[in-house]
Amino acid sequence: MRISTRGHYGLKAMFDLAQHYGTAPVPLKSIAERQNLSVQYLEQLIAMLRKAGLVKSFRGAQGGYMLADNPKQITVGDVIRALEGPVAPVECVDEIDPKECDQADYCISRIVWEKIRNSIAQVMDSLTLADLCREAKAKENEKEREEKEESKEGV
Amino acid sequence: MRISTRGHYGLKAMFDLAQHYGTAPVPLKSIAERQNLSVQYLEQLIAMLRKAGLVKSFRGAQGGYMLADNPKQITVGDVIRALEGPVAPVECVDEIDPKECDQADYCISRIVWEKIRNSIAQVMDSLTLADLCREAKAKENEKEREEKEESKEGV
DNA sequence: TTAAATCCCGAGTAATTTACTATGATTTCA
DNA sequence: TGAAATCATAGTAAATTACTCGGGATTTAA
Repeated sequence: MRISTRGHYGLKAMFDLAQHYGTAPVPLKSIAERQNLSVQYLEQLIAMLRKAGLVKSFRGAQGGYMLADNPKQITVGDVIRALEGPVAPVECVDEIDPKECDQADYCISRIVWEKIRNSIAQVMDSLTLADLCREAKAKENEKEREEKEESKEGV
Repeated sequence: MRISTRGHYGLKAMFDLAQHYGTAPVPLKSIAERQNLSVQYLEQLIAMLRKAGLVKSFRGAQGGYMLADNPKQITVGDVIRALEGPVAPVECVDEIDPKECDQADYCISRIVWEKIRNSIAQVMDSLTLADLCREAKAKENEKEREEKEESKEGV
């Protein structure tokens, strides 16, 4: 029950792009450095995201990538699905193309997989990249406050 | 983002055992036939369930397996975890043994994986085998009613 | 006009995991 | 004793994962 590194690293990259939304194109090299990933592998992942229409690319010097849309409009679900395919804990409850199963009528485990699928989708689809940026900022502020407290107390 | 056949088939087997709870031990062969699975593969899965304390075994002729506890007391989560290990969409948010990650402080994607993990766990842990048996019965009744309607209408 | 920066594309590959099968031993009941 | 079971271990083909490698195409800046 794992997400592969594709989804894992890909989401990091998209979060990075979201934090640079509205600026010049961001080259992969800088994303790779900040997120501690290999450029060559990232190239593959971002190609998938581009084909899914989630990022725009600009070639040549000063080129790079940017989100194709406002971070508020892009959900975690969009990103994960582009990289990992449709949500489907087992193939017979695939979101897009459920595999025909001769036991579908009376298979009870199916109910379980459907519930799991729906709960995963619900989380992914209700979280946008903008939400993540907000969380990141909140975390940062908290950290700063803590540091101030510490220096006050002379720890 | 898949559950392997271990969890998939294993849950079917446990559901089968739940439907026979309170009767004589059920041999693997009969489970395999009803659920359309290979006996030899099932042997491996049920061994894991036995080691996890979820089923009891009886060797020799007239032997077989039975649930170690009332179906009301065994959750889908118990079964899946016994077969697939702890819920962990990525290793850094493993339920039991999260892998140390030097970015843990500021890694935002982590928040996403935690939410997904929790929602999966919530579904799994709130569904018992008894719930599945009840759903199976409801489905069966519904089918019977439909069939009666059909014969009335002479379709 | 050339060099540098960047994206783009396809192939290759080692390691791991999955989903089994195969074999044979042991236990128990009738 | 013999049939019906569980129990244990090993083997394995296929698929997937997580990459790396090499080179080409495009754009910009000097």
